[in-house]
Amino acid sequence: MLLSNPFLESDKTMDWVSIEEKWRQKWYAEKQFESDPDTRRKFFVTVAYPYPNSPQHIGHGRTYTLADVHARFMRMSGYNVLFPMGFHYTGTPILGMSRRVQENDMELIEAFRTLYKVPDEKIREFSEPVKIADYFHQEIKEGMIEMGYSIDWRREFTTIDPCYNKFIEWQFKKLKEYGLVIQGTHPVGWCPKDQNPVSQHDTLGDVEPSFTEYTIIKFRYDDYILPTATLRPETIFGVTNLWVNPDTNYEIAKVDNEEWIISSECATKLGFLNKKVTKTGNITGTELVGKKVKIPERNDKIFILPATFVENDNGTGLVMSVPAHAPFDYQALEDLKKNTGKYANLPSLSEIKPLSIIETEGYGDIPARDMIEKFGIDSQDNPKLEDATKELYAKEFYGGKLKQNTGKFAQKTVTDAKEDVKRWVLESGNADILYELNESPVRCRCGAECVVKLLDNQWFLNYSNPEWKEKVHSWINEMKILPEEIRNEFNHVVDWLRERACARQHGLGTKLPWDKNWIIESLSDSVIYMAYYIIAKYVNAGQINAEYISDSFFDYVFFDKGDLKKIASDSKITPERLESIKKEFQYYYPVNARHSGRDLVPNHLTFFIFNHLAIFPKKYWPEEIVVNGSVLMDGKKMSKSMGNIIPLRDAIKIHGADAIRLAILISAELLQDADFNQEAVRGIKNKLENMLDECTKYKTAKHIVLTQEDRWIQSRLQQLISKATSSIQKMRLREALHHILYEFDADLQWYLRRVEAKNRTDCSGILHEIFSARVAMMSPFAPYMSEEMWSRLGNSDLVSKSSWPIPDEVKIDLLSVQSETLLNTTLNDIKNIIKVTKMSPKKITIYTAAPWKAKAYQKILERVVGGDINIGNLIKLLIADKETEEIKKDPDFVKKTVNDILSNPQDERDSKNKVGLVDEIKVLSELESLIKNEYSIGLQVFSESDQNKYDPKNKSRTARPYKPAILIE
RNA sequence: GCGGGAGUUGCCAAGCCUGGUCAAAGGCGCAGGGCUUAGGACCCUGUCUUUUAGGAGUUCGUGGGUUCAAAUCCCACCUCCCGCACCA
Repeated sequence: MLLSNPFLESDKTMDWVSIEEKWRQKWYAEKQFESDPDTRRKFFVTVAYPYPNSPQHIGHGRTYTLADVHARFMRMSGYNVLFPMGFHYTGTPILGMSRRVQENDMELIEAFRTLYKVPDEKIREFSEPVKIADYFHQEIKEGMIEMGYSIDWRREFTTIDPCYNKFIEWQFKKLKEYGLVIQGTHPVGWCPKDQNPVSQHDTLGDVEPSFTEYTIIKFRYDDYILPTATLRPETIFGVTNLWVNPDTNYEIAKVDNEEWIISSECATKLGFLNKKVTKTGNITGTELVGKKVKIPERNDKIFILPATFVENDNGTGLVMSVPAHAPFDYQALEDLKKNTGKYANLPSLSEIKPLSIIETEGYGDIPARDMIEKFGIDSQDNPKLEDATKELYAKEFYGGKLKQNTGKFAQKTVTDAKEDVKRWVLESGNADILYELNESPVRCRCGAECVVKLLDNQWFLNYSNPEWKEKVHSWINEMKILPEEIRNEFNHVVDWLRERACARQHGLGTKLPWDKNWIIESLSDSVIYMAYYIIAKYVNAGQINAEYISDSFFDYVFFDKGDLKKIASDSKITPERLESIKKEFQYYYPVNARHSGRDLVPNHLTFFIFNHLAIFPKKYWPEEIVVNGSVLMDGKKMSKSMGNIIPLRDAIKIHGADAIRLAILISAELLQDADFNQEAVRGIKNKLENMLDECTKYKTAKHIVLTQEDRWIQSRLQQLISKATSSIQKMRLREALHHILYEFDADLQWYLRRVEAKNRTDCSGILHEIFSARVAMMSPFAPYMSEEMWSRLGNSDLVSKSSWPIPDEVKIDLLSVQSETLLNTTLNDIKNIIKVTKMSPKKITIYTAAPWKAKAYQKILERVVGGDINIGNLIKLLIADKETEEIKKDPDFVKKTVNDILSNPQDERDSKNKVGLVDEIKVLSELESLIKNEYSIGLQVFSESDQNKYDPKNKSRTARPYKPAILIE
């Protein structure tokens, strides 16, 4: 499968892998990425640590690569950068995988063997969950090293390290102390046989045991309650009848203190939802038909009617009928009206009419009927009814409003009313809650059918706490968030976030300190761990023993609270070391930038802010979040089933890390999805190889007297540096790469063309300077190749240790820039004329504008820059001046010149105004070599005012400054 | 519905933030040429219309507006994509 992917077909031209290996060894030999506090300013950048249940693929590389570029850039800019990495062992999927290995699940084992290339002896160890995590941990780590990520590996940890457990316990005790951890009920998928919650990996066929909350509405018949389960409690106002299945034998059961009539399946389900259910009798559906029940909250009684679409295993086995808004109900009513013969005690049906209670744009009074017609449905057994229901439900849910006949809920949107009505009916005791598995039956691996169980001692993080929310909102508005659009999204998430279950009953992780039956859930133990990187370094060095660590240790390090001597002696750390741990924390915290994928905005990243704000003082709150989109493969989403997942390390082996880094970075700006394809990688490799060749050519040289084109290319280089720098600062890495890699090429080409035409051999030094800056700027992006280029340029040190180039104002020569622009545009004009006339030129003559025109140009320019573009005014002004009075002969000149000027961008106008006119005759003489080189013909340059000029066609009079007249023969 | 993104010349895609160097980068495709026994690969040239003088015309989802100047800013509208939950 993988081999057929064209991406994995190598078009090997040079040995990237060994070049990369060489530089990697140098970096590690120099301990380049190890960061300890010093006198420099620090920069702490982090990325969400990986969950090691499989090797990483190219898509995973994006966030890490972005962060690494950020880290490398800041390092070159003079910061003491800390970029650490940990591994998130916490969670349930690995547990499920290991159980499948124990059960000898060949599908999974084959995947390990062929897809992930895990050796057989390792797979055998996978029956132990931690071994899976350990294996992929190493695998991922190797990949990160190969990718050239500048990570300080001394700070590595896993979330099941004993000291990390202590840290998480400390975190949760703090949260509890602040009243942010609360207890309540929570439904879970559950295996009745194992007496355990089930996750996707515990079920046969890996079915996610997802479920939906239904509202039970209690209809009353005498002392009995006939409950119906609905997703749409707000439609209680539109109920016209109840449905029973005539063929069902219902149970009469005592549910807590009430007598319910329900299907036996429902009785079972209720038992798991903490209800006391005792069966007391039976009653058939047919017996119920024709009876009248009271609708809760409405002064009304309705009939019970028969319908075959009602299923025993769905809900309660009874259904409330809302024919105006539920296609099933509408159709069942129609069916019944057509065929009443079967049932004895059926009431008159003519009075039962759909009761419309929701208004939705684009739908009539009875939307259910609209849908029936639209889908061409003729009976309640028609499978299209499902689709019709789904569509109408979505439309009404998002776009519907309740009508006047819904009492105090009138005018509310369905979205709001749904919750409000539910709460209202619940409060009056006329409702209850039922959970229903979405894809039943879900079978546990033990074979038993799963149910939904209500756990009543579940722990939650109370993200609905209003003060907490408010605090988070205001910090989000102060934080730096890239890209800016995401800020809104964060605020939105904060608003709709509610209590979140923060512990589970199995999986790897830390136990809840006050209730050891629970394991802290993986999204909750990964919110403030960046602080732990400080401690991990000391743990790894054997300087901290988790056994002796207690809460006071963390209080001391993070809050500077407590007695140094006592805590030091309790935790068996020397006071000096404890002090330096604390100082180190104070040095590196807060997190300066957190990089992450977009999918983590609604959960991890928001929790990250929430928890930091809850636990740490303001000075330690995170400063910046950078969010990126995902990676596509040839324009398509990567997925196992498509077979288009490329393991990162395979790709590195074939293309080298740099090509992959660049391909990921160059194809999209932050928020967009990056498209990865063979074409792009090939292009990049070509580009890098060409650049590498160039770097071998140029050597440092003694300074020469700079010519105009030298000063020009140097000016352009300074502009490149400013542009690239500002792009990176905004994390617009694609833009930066475009500047560095591609846009500058046009300039370089022009320079080489000029140099070549003049047969110059003395510009190696200039080119060396240019390439050095360029390579330095490339090094955060393509660190390996940049080192190689750097060394070929004759440097003995590492480019990754060099400084980020700073634009040198002195080297910006605006006059040269103007001059070269003049040359370039004139040359283009010549080319154009030759193209249009299709002539083969023998001789070219160029005429520059007369001095009075130059004067006039400058005056006009000055006025235009000042904002005056009134032609009449300008002409008057020019005539008034003796130097420019000749304008009378050619009044059109003013208009043309104004247009010329206006069609320049603002900064070019300014710079022309600033430096004054270039000496056009002198500059244009430079064309001679270019023309000779390209057309092998001669060139003459005259001024329009030259008495002795050669001008057989009287072209010279059309000359304007920056727009010389041209004669081609 | 809410939140976010997008609509560019045959296709993919840059440009939009910061209006002018924009008939609009780059790639693919296509046409011509070179190379080759041939094909592929590679290299060069061209690729909106018109034009034997550097020009003119019409284009960037639609319709308005602002401006000397709009793919770019503002307003309205149309169409498409993603998310809307306890799942890491």
